[in-house]
Amino acid sequence: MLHALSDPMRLQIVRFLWPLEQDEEAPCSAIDLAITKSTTTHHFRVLREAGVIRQVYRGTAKMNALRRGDLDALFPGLLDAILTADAARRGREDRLARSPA
Amino acid sequence: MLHALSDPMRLQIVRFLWPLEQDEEAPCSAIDLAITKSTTTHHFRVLREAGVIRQVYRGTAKMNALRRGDLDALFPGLLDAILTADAARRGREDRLARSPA
DNA sequence: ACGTTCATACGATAAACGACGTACTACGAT
DNA sequence: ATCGTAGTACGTCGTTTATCGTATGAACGT
Repeated sequence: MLHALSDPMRLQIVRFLWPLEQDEEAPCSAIDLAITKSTTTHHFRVLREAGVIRQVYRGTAKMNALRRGDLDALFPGLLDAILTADAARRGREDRLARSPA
Repeated sequence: MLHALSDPMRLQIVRFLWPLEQDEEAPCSAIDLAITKSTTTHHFRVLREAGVIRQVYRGTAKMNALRRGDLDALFPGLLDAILTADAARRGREDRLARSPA
């Protein structure tokens, strides 16, 4: 589980899925990752097998959603802490990259 | 950082260091890990390079301590959430292993 | 029926990782 | 001076991992 979230790409996926409302879903293709489709499939599979997301076929597309409830039951506060920390970290890096005077 | 904590051995080290008071320290050898000394060194190095622990030589022994302050500043609540979740997970597994009637 | 789109499956490959053993250094005790 | 102890450095080995390309399958639109 921690391993599943310790990859930048996967964390980006989770970050993308995070603001969705309960039972709201997004197809895999909604996220623009700098990797090929097959690698994307791989990461989604890792997340699914770690219990982080659930995937359902809706006609032609495969919809994804975070398993917020289950995650908060098993790992209370974890996902929240990780995403908060990641947002802060990226904030720092952005500030660094812009090299303020 | 997440990667550093996503290994069972390293998590065990952090779990061991966790209950220590501020500025209390423990030598590497205080933890009984089911791995050789060289592998132990490797894991301690990963933790140190990830900023999770700090290591100081005290005479002949190398003392270790969690960098609680820095970690809570950079990743508020993360370590807490991880250790809580891990404790719960291990609790579940123990209960499963004992196979209650 | 045909092509398009979305996602998976199946290699292949290069890098990273965990684990080991051995050799080495630094310190303290005898 | 010698030995033991604690930890590191380095090389190796097998496994896992992230990435890719290509081929495949399922559903929709024309």
